Amino acid sequence: MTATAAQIPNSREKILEVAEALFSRSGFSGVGMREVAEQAGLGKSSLFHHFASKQSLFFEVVGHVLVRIADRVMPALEGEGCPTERLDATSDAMVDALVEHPTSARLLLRSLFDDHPFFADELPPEGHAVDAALLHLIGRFQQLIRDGIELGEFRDVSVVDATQTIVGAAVFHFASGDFGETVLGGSLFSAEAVARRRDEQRAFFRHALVLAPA
Amino acid sequence: MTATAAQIPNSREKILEVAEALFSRSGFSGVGMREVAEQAGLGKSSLFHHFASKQSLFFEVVGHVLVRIADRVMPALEGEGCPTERLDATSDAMVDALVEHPTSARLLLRSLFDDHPFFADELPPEGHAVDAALLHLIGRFQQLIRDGIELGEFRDVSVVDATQTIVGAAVFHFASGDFGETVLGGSLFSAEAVARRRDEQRAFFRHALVLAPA
DNA sequence: GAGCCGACCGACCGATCGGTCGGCACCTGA
DNA sequence: TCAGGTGCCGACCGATCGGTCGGTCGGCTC
Repeated sequence: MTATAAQIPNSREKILEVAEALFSRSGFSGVGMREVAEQAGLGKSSLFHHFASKQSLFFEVVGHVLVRIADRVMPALEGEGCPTERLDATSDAMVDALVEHPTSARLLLRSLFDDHPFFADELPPEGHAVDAALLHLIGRFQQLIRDGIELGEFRDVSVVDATQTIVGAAVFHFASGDFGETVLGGSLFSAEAVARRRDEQRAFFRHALVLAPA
Repeated sequence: MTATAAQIPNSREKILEVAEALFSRSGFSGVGMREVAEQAGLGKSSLFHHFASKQSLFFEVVGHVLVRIADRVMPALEGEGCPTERLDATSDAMVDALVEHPTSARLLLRSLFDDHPFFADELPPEGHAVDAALLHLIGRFQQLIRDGIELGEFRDVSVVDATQTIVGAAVFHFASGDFGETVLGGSLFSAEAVARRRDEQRAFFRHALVLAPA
C-alpha cells in the first residue's frame, strides 16, 4: 500500500492544501519543495508529476485562495441594496472569507505586495490569470465606492485611496499573526474575536465613508 | 585602493543600506548574502566581519527602520492637543515616515506579519529589542485611542481592532508595490499621490473614529 | 623598524535548493 | 494477457545557500 487506490482523486489536492499553509507561513522563497512533499506524505519528485514547477504550484495556490475569496465577496459587491448596505455586506464577506481559511489572509497579502517573487524571465499563464481575477475584484469594489459617491451616500473621497485603505485594513488584520495576537491579547480567529472584528470593521468603514452613518 | 582610508566610517552603513533595499524587495529568505555583498561593493566574507549572521543583519535593518519611524510618529502621538488633533498628526506622521524611505513600509509590513522568519532556536537579542520598540509604539497608539474615547471625542470602538485597522491601512498602502500602482494608475510615491494620500488617510481615520469629525 | 589590529579578500565547506531521470507497482481496456 | 498510462519513488544533478578559514594589506602605536 503505497498510496494508489487508497484515495482516488487526492494527492494533488493534498499538495495544494499543505503548500497553501507553508507558503502562507514563510512565503515563496521560505518554503522548499522537500518540505511540501514531506508534509503531503509524498516523495519530492512526485510533486513535479502534478505541478510543472515550484512557481506553477505557488500560482495555483494563490489562484485557489483568490477564487475562494471572490466567491464570497463578489456576491456582496454585486448584491441588492444601496451602496451603504453593499459596503456593509462586503466588509462582512471579507471577514468571512479570510476567516474561513486562516491561511488565506497572509497568502493574499504576500501576493499583493510581493511584486511577484519571481518574474524573472516571464511569469507563467497562471500568474496572469491571478492578476486578472484580482483586478476584476478590485474594479468591482471601486465601482461600489463610485456608486456611493454619485448617489450622495458616501463622502467625496478618492476612490483609489479608499480602496487601498480598506483592502489593507481588512487583509492585514487576519494576516498579522503573532503581532496581531499580541495586540489583541488573544487569538485572531477565536469566535469572539472574529465576531467583534466583523462589527468593528463594518462600523469603521461605514463611518469613514458614509455621510449619514447612523 | 581597496576601500580602507577612502571613506572612514562607511561599509557597515553601506551594507545596512543595500540590505534594507533588498530585504524590502524580496524578504529574508529571498535575499542571499552574496547579493548583499555584491551591491555593497564588498566580498561576501566581509559581511560577516560586520554582522555575526544573516539574522543579525536582518534584525539590525529592521531596527533601523523602526527607529526612523518611531522618531517621526512618537512626537505626534505624545504631542500637545486633543486626541482628535493628535490622531490627525499621527496619521500625517505615519505617511511622512513611510514616504521618507520608500523601502520602510514593505520591510515593516514583512516584520509585522512574518512571524519572525527564523525563530528557529531562540531569536537573538536584536530581535527582542525590535519587538520591544514596536510594542512600545503600539502601546502609545492605543493610549491615544483610549484617551479619545474617555474624553468623549471618539466613538466607543474596540481599541485593539481600531489599532489593527489603522496600522494595516497605513502601512499597506506604501508597501503595496505593483498592486498599489495598478490601483492608483501611477506611482505611489509621486508628490501628488503622497499629498493626496495624506489628506485622504487623515480624513478616513478621523471620520471613522471622531464623533464630530467636522 | 616591530608588532598589532581592523578591514578585507578568495577559496572552500557541508547542506540544501529546484529539478530530472529511470524504473517500479498498479489500474484499465482491448 | 498484455500494452499503455498513471502515480509514485530513490538517486542523482548542477547551482546556490550561509558560514568559515587562512591570509593580505595598510595604518597606528611604541
